[in-house]
Amino acid sequence: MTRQKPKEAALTEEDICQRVRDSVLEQRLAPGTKLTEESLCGVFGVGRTTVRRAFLLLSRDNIVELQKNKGAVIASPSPDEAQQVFEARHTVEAALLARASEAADTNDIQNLRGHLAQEKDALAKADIARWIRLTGEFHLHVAKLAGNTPMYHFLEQLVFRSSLIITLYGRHGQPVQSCTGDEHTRLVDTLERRDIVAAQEILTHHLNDIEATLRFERAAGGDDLHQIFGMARAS
Amino acid sequence: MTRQKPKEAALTEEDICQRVRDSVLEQRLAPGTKLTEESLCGVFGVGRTTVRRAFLLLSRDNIVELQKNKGAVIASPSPDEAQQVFEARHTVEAALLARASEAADTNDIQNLRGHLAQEKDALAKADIARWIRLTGEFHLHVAKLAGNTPMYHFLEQLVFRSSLIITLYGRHGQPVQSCTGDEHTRLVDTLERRDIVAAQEILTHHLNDIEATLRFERAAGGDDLHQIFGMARAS
DNA sequence: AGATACTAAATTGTTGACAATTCATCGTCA
DNA sequence: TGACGATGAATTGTCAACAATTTAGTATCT
Repeated sequence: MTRQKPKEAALTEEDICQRVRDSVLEQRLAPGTKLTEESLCGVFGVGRTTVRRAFLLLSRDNIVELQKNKGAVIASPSPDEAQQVFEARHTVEAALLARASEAADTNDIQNLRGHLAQEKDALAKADIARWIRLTGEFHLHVAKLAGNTPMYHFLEQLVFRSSLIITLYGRHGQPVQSCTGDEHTRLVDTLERRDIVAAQEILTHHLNDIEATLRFERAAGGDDLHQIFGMARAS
Repeated sequence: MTRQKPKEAALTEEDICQRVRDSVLEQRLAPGTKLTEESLCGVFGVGRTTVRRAFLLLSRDNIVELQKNKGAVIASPSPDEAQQVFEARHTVEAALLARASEAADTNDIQNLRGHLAQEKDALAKADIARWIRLTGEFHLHVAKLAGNTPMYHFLEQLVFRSSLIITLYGRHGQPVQSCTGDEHTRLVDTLERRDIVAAQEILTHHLNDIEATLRFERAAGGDDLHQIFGMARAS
């Protein structure tokens, strides 16, 4: 798509973080993926310094895990961490939602409906990667209306981690997020009516739905390839 | 105090962040203070690389502001940001408090009472810097009991920023935080009784008290030394 | 005096070489 | 075959020199 031309302005570490985050949100970067400095230097056409800074920032947001002398790996949240992330989302997102429903004007609602249309379009075209990203971004769009920057950034982190969690523990047969019932549309409706209680109820239900699709049984650390492929162990 | 010996194990960027954060919490580092790389290299006995990484992490937490080619400055939250920080504290800390009151066992309560004793001791000895730090850390101790790491770290950020805000906008005549009425003690009491509602009420009141001592009238950006010192401008 | 332009010092940003560590491959031996 | 160990390649960590930018100081002119 957007090909990298050699003589463009150099990408900053924020740009690289953004790219990585987007890839996580689209579930094109799976937990456990090793990110070497050299490969990212090549891909983005930047020096090692920049990549290194990006790694440091991403590790701060728990998107990559940074081990001394071992490099960067896309984080693999444990079941325990997953539970905590969703608990945090419940509280923070509920508060943001309350604020958003107070603050949202006609224009904001219209933008949200535009976003919903994009979601439907992506789903219709079976562009699953884009749809996954859009459903994640929907929550952030709503949150931004609340006008609380610290909480917004915090939720951002949580949404990215949620994406990792869903990739890890979501059942792949299911709709990747349970958003198919179009809870998003109903949420926008309640926002338009400024019905805070209903909005928070939908949100709680929505998040619980997502959590309900998770299955934590699989071995937490180190995939067992024999089990995954259903192969008996060579004795 | 703790003098730096030349042949000790090198400090990591996290150590430096911690030192800076502590200084902010003790209000020994005022907003607007310029931090040069060289000076911190000298103070901590580390290379420029490490200091640089620390700056990047601190800027991520909004403790320092990092301007291209201009270096690092202790952040000066605007009145608007201050309001958002306290709003975020209200929601996050209330949720953590609810969790903490469910989870706290006898041992936890005892540790908190120990902390209260330290606070009183520092106040009695007029060790204001230590007292300020302890009152800030109290909130974090309580929050840690909730067992939600993401929210805990988020609150940590908010507490540090609160310290900057109080330094900037707090009236210096007043008790630096309004914690003199010993709302902390009452909070521990309610935790022991697992009285979530009362605990949250005290918290809300406590945070409102702190906010109430803030005065945002002063010129937001760039101290006007003429005004501060009450000097007429030389015409 | 005040404003402007220029020079020098100080500070930050970047790059590349080198050191340290880890990882992979291969060989040896029981 | 499997375990152990050593060698070499690959990757990460560190440092110092160099480049770019900002800041401070000085001189000059109106």
